[in-house]
Amino acid sequence: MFSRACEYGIKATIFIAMQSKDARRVSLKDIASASNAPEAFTAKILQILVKANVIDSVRGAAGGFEIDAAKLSTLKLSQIVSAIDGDEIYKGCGLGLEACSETQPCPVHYKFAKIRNDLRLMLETTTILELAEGTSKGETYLKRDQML
Amino acid sequence: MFSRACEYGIKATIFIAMQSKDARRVSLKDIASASNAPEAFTAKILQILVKANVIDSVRGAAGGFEIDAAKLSTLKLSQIVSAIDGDEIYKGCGLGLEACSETQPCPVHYKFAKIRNDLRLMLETTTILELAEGTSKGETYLKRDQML
DNA sequence: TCTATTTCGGATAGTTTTATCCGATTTAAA
DNA sequence: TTTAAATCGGATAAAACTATCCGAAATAGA
Ligand code: SF4
Ligand code: SF4
Repeated sequence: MFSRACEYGIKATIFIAMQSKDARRVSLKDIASASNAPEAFTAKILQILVKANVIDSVRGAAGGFEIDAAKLSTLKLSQIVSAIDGDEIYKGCGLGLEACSETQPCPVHYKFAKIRNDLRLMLETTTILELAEGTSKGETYLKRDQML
Repeated sequence: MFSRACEYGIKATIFIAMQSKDARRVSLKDIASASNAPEAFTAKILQILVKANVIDSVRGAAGGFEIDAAKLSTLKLSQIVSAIDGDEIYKGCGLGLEACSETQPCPVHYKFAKIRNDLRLMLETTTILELAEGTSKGETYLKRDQML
């Protein structure tokens, strides 16, 4: 559904959010380890998110990544997906016709439009903060436990 | 959402179905032209669908592709997607964790599960025949008109 | 000032996806 | 039997995606 880069980006952002809400800055190493993703690749994705103003970075010795409080309170899942995969997945369409129109819909339009809209709504209303809180509480997980 | 190969596969199958319900066999050339897809690539995808027993092929001079009546009456969109992209999209998952479990869900699980299930249901209940009929009636289109 | 730590950014490599080419095989019809 | 029209299948190329490596730049702290 999402690209691997986007999956890593979502996990990384949730982890940063978990720490940022307690005012802790985190390093690339910690992020990659917590989300079970390759370090160098994660670095590239973090750069995309920094440039998209989804997360903030601090260079140098005690540097790392964080999300400022104001941003964190409004940050939506859709912003991450948009920055990495673009909005094709939830705005573009089923058969990838050159252009979309209600007056010349493709065969799957009526079946697809509802799913796509539900997906868009979900991405645009789900906040990173609520995902981070669920994970902090131990209700959800960023990586699988070894015993399972 | 779907791979390009899958988009071509869906359009191709709908076109074959449109002709097959009037007992007309169609050639690769006609299929590629009707679905606005590259011919050689479409050929590869048609081979996948033949091997997956989604469509039938006849070699030689008056050969081409068709879908036999019995098959056409039960053919679902999910069979095409499964054959080309696999079922990851509607059975696999949001953050691509190593394994999925209700007892150790990932952060997006509760948000994502509903969408994924709606998508699965849609793909498994939508028939190629109904899509083909809509296109035959001129209600839906496989490619965009030039004037738009 | 020097050093260690860390992000930043360019180069590069491997893999998958998309796409093309062309010869082999099959078959209907001349 | 020959020819023409098709699918079939292997080889290959181009593009996108995933991944790694390493040096440059910045910065806190000794
Ligand atoms: S017609 Fe509808 S389903 Fe088809 S490509 Fe356009 S928006 Fe998507
Ligand atoms: S926990 Fe749910 S959303 Fe997450 S990967 Fe598993 S099935 Fe998908």
